[in-house]
Amino acid sequence: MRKKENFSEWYPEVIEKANLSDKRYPIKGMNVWTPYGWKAMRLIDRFIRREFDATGHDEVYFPLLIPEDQFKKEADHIKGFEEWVYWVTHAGTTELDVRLLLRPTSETAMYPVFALWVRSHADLPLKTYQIVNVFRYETKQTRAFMRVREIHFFESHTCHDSFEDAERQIAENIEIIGRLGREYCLPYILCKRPEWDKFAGAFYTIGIDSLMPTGRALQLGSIHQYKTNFSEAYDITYEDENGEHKPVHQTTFGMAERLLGAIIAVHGDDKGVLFPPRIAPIQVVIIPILAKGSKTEVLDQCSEVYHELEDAGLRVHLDERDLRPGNKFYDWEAKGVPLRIEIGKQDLTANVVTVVRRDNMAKDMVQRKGMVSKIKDMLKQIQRDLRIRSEEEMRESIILISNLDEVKPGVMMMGWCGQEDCGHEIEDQTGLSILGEPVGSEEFKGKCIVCGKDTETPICAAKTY
RNA sequence: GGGCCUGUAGGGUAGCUUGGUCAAUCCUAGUGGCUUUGGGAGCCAUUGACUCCGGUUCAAAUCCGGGCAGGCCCA
Repeated sequence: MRKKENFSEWYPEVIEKANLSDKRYPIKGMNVWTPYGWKAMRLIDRFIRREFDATGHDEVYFPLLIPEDQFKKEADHIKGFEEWVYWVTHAGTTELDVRLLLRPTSETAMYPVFALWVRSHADLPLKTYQIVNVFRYETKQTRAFMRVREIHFFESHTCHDSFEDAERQIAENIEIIGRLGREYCLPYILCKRPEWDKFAGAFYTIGIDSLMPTGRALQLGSIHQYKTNFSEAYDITYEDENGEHKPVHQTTFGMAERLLGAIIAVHGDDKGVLFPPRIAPIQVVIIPILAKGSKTEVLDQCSEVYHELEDAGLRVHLDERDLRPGNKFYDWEAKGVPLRIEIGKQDLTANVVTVVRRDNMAKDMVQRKGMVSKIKDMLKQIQRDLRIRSEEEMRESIILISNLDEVKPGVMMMGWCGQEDCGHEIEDQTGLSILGEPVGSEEFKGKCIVCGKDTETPICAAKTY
């Protein structure tokens, strides 16, 4: 398994070895969530729920099916999605009068209901989110967690009484992704997408892009300012203090299981997957090293250690399978468990446990007394090390260029005059996609890399997945 | 969107050019047993496959046509 040499073989291979997904389901782009993969995803979701709950969002769950007429109210939105939609046309043998579609995203499911929920300024802001499956008929090559047809999707939808309040929501979303990035050890950049690449129906779109080991960008999610584009189509209005009826301003924030795909891609190595401790389904695995004559004592000790760690709130597993220890080592390394504890006769004698870090294979003898807090510290240290290392990798791969010949793998930053023609020229000439203008970037003075006109707008561009 | 390629056990593969020697190779996983002085993958046995439909032929994994599924490259 050589990650650096051949990522496109390495990636599906480590997923299979770690048993995170079963791709044998006979529909392209629809894979089975295995118990281990689903645990990881739920841990990822848990942080999302925590963040959005803490910022005053309410979790909701809207229906999967959307009537055709309801879908077709916002023209740009339909245009953006019509090639991607799965249709339900029959009920049993009867053809439906109004066809139903599987949500490719939930704007058109939610907004007619939002129109009922929002009546006065006192109902605003309305802040909701849901974690559901959405369906998109993907024609390109699919890949577990990265490009699928049934997407495990997070989406927040908010309504506000003004553009400014919606902008505040977007600022809050940017803070949220900042905190999530730390939990997931996932570095990213935020870019305001160019006009031709914004979300169907949006006023503007901010893409959240991470970088894969191949130097290609992977979009982890996106934040959208809708202004009143949808509320006018769906008649979501409120009565202000003066009795006037106005359309609400809306935002959304979307993310998916790509987060998991990115974590696998960024942190995995030639041994397999490597989970950051905060989202590792198993944080510590205990492997008994048995020898004749000491079997019972060793197992007793393992069980004691197991319970101590579990009581301390850690996700811990005791591997009692009848296999050689080495065999188990390989297995749990492939599954990405960040810490391994080995307990054998020697450890009992010395009153220690042997602890090995998955990320750097460093081996430590940890005193049995005070073990729990030491293990916790080690997990924190791994979390920090993974985060810092990946952030450095990301930073180093962002390169400022002033000529299109200088393009390398990674994120290229350059000046752009803002003309669409020049933008397309960049994309056509280099094969890169423009990610957009970095959000909150420092002052920039330079020249458009195509036409040479002075500009204060830098843009990022990269090959993408 | 355009082009090229490929479908062989649960996963990964050899064989296909030149049809017969294929009762189909190897690795891995599975099962059963044995072993163990178990600190980095013990030993033996064993289960298990030619994508589907049609055609050519004495004979098809191998050649031809089509369906379905999948992959790669370019835009």
